[in-house]
Amino acid sequence: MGRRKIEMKMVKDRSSRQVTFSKRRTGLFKKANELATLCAAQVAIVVFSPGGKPYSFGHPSVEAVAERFLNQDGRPKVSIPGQVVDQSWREAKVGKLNRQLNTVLNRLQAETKQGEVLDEAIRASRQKLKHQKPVNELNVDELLEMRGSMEKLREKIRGRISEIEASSSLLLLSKMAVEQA
Amino acid sequence: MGRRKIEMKMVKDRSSRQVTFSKRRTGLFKKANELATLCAAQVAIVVFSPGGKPYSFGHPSVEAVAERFLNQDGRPKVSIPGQVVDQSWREAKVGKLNRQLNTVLNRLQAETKQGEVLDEAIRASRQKLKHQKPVNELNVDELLEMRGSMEKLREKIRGRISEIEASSSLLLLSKMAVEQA
DNA sequence: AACTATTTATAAGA
DNA sequence: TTCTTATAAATAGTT
Repeated sequence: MGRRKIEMKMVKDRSSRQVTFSKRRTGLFKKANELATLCAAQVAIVVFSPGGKPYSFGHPSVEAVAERFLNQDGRPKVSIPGQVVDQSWREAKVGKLNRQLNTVLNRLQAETKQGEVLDEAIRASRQKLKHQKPVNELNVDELLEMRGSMEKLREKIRGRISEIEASSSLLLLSKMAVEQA
Repeated sequence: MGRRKIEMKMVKDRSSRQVTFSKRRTGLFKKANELATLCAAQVAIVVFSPGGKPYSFGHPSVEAVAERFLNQDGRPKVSIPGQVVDQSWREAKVGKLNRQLNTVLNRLQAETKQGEVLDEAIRASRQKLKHQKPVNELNVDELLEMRGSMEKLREKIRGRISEIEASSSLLLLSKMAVEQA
């Protein structure tokens, strides 16, 4: 949609490809936002650039869309002998759910290891601080700097955790969505 | 982009909104496909229609992109004292983790109750069967029908259980998060 | 579902 | 990267 029509094949030139990606990612997210706004729809998108950088869009947020799935608001109910229970709104595929569960469990295990690495990093960091001057001998600037370092580390850890949660939600969400289709 | 410009607000008429959703979802997925093709990018989209139906697009697949997002292959690394850890590429928001945790806890509680309801349904179902003819007096059609009912019920329960376990996994992730933070 | 008058997205160029 | 602009593509209203 521009000066001329282009072939729908991968853009060969790396630089042009990056430019095209930037422009079209912007356009895609704009369209997604319009869809959400006009139709009161919930939308979650994750994109990896050719360079491997992740970008995401969520309305109201990737997490919120995932939570909606978990809450299963829209599921119809049906009665079975003596009770009313949720009607499964998708066909169950044999073994698929187990594979899903395994994926999540594997993921959990992997992430746990990463958590341990982070813990190690924190401990190492604290050890290092211990061997420095006692706190009461530090001047104000040094204290502020130390506090800043600690806060940065905590921020990193928090960010990492948010990612884990958001992406786990996304994974579950997308798998369930696919099965419904 | 049509006969006239429209306001970027929710379309009031339910029917029109559904039509707009269909057209624009198609357009969004097409754009996503073009982005993936032209730029060798990976894309995953999940959308809930105003009616609550989920739709998804993935290149190469939603699962693949979600997995990559989880693994964060492309994330830059940065070293801190004695270790190398992942660098967070986005800002963490204070309090978010606790809100997330609460959500998951509430969800888990709800799911547990639903599980109990299912148990009740199963028990009721079994009771009912007991009071019917002995199995050896049922004809082939009746046996097949009964088997079908049982299998459907088991499928429902399996799906339910996987959801509960998945929720539990999220719960664990959330707990890890808060404890580390 | 199809049809178009328009609006919007964007390829190329600066 | 950001802007401009000619043109391709998407789509709102209509049938």
